Amino acid sequence: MIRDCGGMSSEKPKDRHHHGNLRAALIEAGIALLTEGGLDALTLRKCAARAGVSHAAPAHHFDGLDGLRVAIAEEGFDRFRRRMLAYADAAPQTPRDRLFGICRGYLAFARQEPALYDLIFSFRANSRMIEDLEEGSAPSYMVLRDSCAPFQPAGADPVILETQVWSLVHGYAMLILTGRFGDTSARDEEFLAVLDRIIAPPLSP
Amino acid sequence: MIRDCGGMSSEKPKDRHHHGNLRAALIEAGIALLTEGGLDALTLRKCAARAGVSHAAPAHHFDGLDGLRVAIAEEGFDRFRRRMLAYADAAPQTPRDRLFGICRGYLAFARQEPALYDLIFSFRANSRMIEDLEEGSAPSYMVLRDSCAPFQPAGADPVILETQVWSLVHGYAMLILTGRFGDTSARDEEFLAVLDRIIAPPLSP
DNA sequence: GCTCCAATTTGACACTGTAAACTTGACATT
DNA sequence: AATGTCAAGTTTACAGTGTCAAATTGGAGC
Repeated sequence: MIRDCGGMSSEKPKDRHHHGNLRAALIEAGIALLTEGGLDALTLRKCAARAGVSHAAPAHHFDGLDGLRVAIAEEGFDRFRRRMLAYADAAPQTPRDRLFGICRGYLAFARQEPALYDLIFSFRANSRMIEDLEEGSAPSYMVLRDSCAPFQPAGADPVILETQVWSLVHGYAMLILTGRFGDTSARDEEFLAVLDRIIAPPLSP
Repeated sequence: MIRDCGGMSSEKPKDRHHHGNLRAALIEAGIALLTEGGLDALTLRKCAARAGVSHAAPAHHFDGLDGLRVAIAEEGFDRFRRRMLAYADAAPQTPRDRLFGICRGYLAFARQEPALYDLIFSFRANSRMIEDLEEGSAPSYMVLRDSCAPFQPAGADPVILETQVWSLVHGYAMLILTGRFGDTSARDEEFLAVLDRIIAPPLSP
């Protein structure tokens, strides 16, 4: 039986008790399970089986199922962030185009990896997990924040505008996942047009 | 042992095989579990225990755990709808005030019953459950739709504005539940002020 | 009294997370 | 080379879960 270490280099099946990079392999297996079967399909035992180790092996790398979920969410946030940046960098570099690019990347990630998107936003306030995830999620939030910064009205609470933009896109993505409006992305641009209203400077008296 | 039927009328403990209104009692028990312990605490067996019946009893009233979740979500959507209407009716009856009232009720429900809010929006596209829930969720969506209707620009796709408002509030509620911005509701009015920009009529050329 | 029926229980099974004890290989020290 | 130590996985066991089939029960209708 060939032991797939999950890495790109083909290593020999060393021995029975040192996988080499089991932690990464388990995360990879977990993402695959997630992609194939949704949130409920993510299971410690199935992860272990897919990585070719015994069912209790993951306990030595993560703090239980919640720990595995947090670890996968860290990887998920990283992909999320990179997706947003990729879309932003592909757009002309006016602040407005950049903001729109970020939002398009946001929606693209939700559509292309819905289960992973579900996972990273499945942690609730005041849980131990969301504290553990703080470090992994902060960079993604920073990307959103930065793209809103050029439109902050002077003297206003900077959190407001940022929260408005963020809520809009987050809510749209969530509603897409519920299938409420048949998801075609055909209406995305019409929808995102409201961003121009949100970022418009305050009316001068 | 006194058998609590979950209803408001005190009925005698009839017998061991005819509960009387077990379905409603199970839903009630499920909501209690949800409130106390979040989504993961909702369990067929714990529901049965709390209703004072055997562990397999729920199977005869719901189609498995998913069926129970759908049934609870139906009740949840109903409470959700009534909460929005209560806030809307408490406001002065201009279309704008009504829209703001609906949105405040939306946020109030998410804050006051976070687990129930999580449950009703936990079903994903193309699942059997979301089809079963269609009938129960439609009235809530209709409430939102109606409150946006007065602001629809003539000739435009009516779905756009509605989706924008809805996404904004939905996203805000979701982000509140994740605890991203310490939830005080102090900033709600500042946040909701963006609604005036969204519903403003299109610029005349 | 009798049968029939629907509601509920009982018992069983597979799967899950978790914890404890055990095994194994790698490495450092001597 | 022998030894000890340690981290990585394994094995075993247990409680909780959803689900199914079969048995039980009490009431309704005759």
